[in-house]
Amino acid sequence: MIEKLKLQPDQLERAANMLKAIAHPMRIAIIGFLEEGESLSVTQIHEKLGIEQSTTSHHLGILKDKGVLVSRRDGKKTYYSLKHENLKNIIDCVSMCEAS
Amino acid sequence: MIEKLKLQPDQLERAANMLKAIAHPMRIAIIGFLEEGESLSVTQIHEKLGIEQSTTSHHLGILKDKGVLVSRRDGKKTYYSLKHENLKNIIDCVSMCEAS
DNA sequence: AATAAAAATTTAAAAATATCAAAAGACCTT
DNA sequence: AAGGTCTTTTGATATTTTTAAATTTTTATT
Repeated sequence: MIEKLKLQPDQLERAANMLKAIAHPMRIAIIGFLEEGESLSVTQIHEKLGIEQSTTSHHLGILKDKGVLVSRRDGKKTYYSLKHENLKNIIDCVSMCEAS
Repeated sequence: MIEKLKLQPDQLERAANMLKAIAHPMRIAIIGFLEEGESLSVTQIHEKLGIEQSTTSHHLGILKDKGVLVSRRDGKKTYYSLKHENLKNIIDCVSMCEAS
């Protein structure tokens, strides 16, 4: 039995910020690319999305800043991956709901 | 074994729109109020949130328009409720993730 | 040190959102 | 049909977000 917890104003704010980070077509696509612990470089994502490198980096920065992704630098490249696997469930859940 | 489906551009767009609708502190709070098929009137929600009635109506309109809520008019009042129960999971999921 | 590759930042302009206050609509009761 | 209550819409303003281009930073290689 899980006790229903009322969210505090600052929790609402943070939850909204994380969702806002995800709520963008390109950023949803990015999350879709990052399967099971897989990580991709900025250039790889930029090419998959077909948008400017700087725009891609900007989107990745937002996702990282809001706790959706983590990054790891390896030489010249920066690899991004999901911080929480279950965030993919959000996409699936929304896809499911919007279909009906 | 579930086949991984790539989201089409228009699906990405709709998913983003639904998430964008949810991604606002007040609107997350609204979803939090609407337990298990429960429905609340605009005035009730407006009083719980402590924001302008017209602003409340505006937020509810966005949530309805994007398929998060449904409404039912009963006399002078309009009652709003969740369209999909599992949308609450999104909030729980995000709350969980942001905590770590 | 100079070059090259990859990523991040800055800048500027356009587009989208949020908010309150006021006006308009819808619905009941008398 | 008049008045009152509840809701939606509209108008105006302020803020935020998105995007591409240009610049800068970081790292490796020559």
